[in-house]
Amino acid sequence: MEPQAVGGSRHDERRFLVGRCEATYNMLWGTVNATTTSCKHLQCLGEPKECRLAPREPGLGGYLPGPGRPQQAADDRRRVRPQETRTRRAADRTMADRCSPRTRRRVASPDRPATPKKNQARARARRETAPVSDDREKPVRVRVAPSPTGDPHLGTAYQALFNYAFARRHGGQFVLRIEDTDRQRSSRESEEEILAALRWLGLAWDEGPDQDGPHAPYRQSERLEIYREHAERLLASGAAYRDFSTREEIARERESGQDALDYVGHSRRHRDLDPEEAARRAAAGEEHVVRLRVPTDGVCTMHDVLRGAIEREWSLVDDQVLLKSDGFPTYHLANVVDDHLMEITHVIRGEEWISSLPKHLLLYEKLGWQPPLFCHLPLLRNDDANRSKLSKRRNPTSIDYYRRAGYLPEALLNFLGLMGLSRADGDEKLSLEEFVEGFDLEAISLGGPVFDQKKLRWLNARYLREDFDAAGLVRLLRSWRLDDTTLERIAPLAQPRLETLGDWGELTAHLFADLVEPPVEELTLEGCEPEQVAEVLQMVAWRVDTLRPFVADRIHGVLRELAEQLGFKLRQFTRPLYVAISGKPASTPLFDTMEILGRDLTRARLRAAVERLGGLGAKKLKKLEKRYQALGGGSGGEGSDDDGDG
RNA sequence: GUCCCCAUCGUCUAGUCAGGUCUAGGACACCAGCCUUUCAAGCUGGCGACACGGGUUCGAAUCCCGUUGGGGAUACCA
Repeated sequence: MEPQAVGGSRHDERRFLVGRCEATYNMLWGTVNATTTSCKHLQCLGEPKECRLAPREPGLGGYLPGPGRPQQAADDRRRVRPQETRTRRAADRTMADRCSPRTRRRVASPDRPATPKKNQARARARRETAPVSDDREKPVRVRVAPSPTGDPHLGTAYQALFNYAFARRHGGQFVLRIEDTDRQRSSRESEEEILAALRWLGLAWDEGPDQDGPHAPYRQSERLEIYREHAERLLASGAAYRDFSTREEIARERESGQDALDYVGHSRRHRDLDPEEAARRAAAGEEHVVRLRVPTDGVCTMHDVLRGAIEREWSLVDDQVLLKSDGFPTYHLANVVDDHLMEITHVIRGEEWISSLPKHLLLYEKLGWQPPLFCHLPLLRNDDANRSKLSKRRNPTSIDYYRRAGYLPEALLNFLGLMGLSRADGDEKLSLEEFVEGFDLEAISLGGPVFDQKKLRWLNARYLREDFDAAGLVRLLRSWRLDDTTLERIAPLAQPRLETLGDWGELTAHLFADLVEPPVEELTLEGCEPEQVAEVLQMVAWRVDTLRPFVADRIHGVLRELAEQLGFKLRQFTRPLYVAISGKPASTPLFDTMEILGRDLTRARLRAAVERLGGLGAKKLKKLEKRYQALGGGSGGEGSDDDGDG
């Protein structure tokens, strides 16, 4: 278009006359903005409002749709779009056509930073806060801190991945710390499984329980003395106090539901006890906990890298227990002390921790330390109606499940990386290196992403197809589960049932499959309605879930016990299990099959069978869990559902 | 209940900070067609969203307020 002196080209006038001033502005805006501030927009036949965009004085260049901008750019784009097929590989694309129009603009105009920022929240963050940007010369140190209380959880992998990527991106260090301060629930087996799972994923840590470093030990149960000392310090300064209330007293208070308790969850009865008397009572061996003395008024302002300033009234924060009566610290004390001592610079953890941030901040303050930067990641969600946080009730959440079901670590990691951070206009298949390279902590989306199995399968399929030739695939299968050891375990189970070698395939298929499809009409238990069968299967799932080691004779023992408790003969009892596990009424021996499948696959199939039978609603499940726990068969149920990590 | 966080296709997301190029882009799923000895893969196309209501503005997915919805926390669990 040819630049023309103002008053407007005919083109412009025509638009004005039909009352489409906005459209005209749109067309003009790109060139106008640099030179104009505000003016009376006389030609407008619509409302004669103040118009900031049109040129003030006639004769200015504002009406000129300058050389090639921006209308033309838009036209170009429109023309181009149809040919820009969505499946062109990233490599075929230029930087410019790989990104969004907006980003393209950024790329084109070097005066703007090319990093897109997210969300109004982040806008607020910029405006309202000047978060702590502490000594930036310090090398980045981050950590993932799983608690070894169950299966290696996808959430742990997710946190680990983002911490890992951040550390690598900034040439920093990534620490693995085991938060085993829950004496009842923690186990060494679980810890080992978690390490193995993270190793399988390829997320190597620089320091950890198995990888000595300057801040060892990396297992909190081995640092008890450190926490005790810090608790003493807090006690001495009055930042903490001893509370001699019994659990029963607290429970009773809560039950009575006094208003004052609503906020803080317990009375602060011992808050003002004379410290010396308290110390005496403690010395005399009276059982007590140590609590943090939280201010009763004022506001705590916290900063989150993604959310900016967050405010919370101190009166709403409880006097957190720091040291339990068994002398173990709670998460809150341990994580603050360790993060400081281990020189963690950025705490990247799950959103579930936001509400305890005030306490953590207070601890840093009272200990006289500078807090790290906090970044709370959204929680992975279930694919159900209300998108609750990812739980194994609805989804397989164990990393081991995905491994045994035949997913590749690259695919799982890749997929996890897509949760919250995306390359929306590029190829979504990307390696860990590529992920790290493009990693931008501040660009994470805040909406809790649903863990979509279907998309994971698609990604996994691409890895399988694209990254292996025939020989490679064979090697992969061998290293997965078609190894001699596994086959030799299966052989004795199959042999008696084999009439020809040709039977092998069908006979053993269920030992390698992810899920099987048991016919509902075969999922029966003598004298039981389908719902009762579902209940039985659910209880077996719970029982199996905590069983370590997961071997045939242990499984046998545990199931026989459960059968007795429920008043069934083992023979009857196992019938729906066969069907649920193998998909058929007759198959390889149950307990051995379960052992070969492993805990995760076994559980997944039991759960799938429960769903096939119509499922159990939340209420029924709750009731059932009570009944189950009354059987006293060890912990289990959904209580051990989540595996938080800090 | 209370507090905190969040809000674009069914799902993952781009765009939001610095409002105009958004007729809202991509991917998964779904549907159809092509290719093909079947199926898958691949290719092409289709369906499909700015939660709602106010405000600011010439102009709002974008800024502000409110509502609604969802999540998290409310433990001597993490």
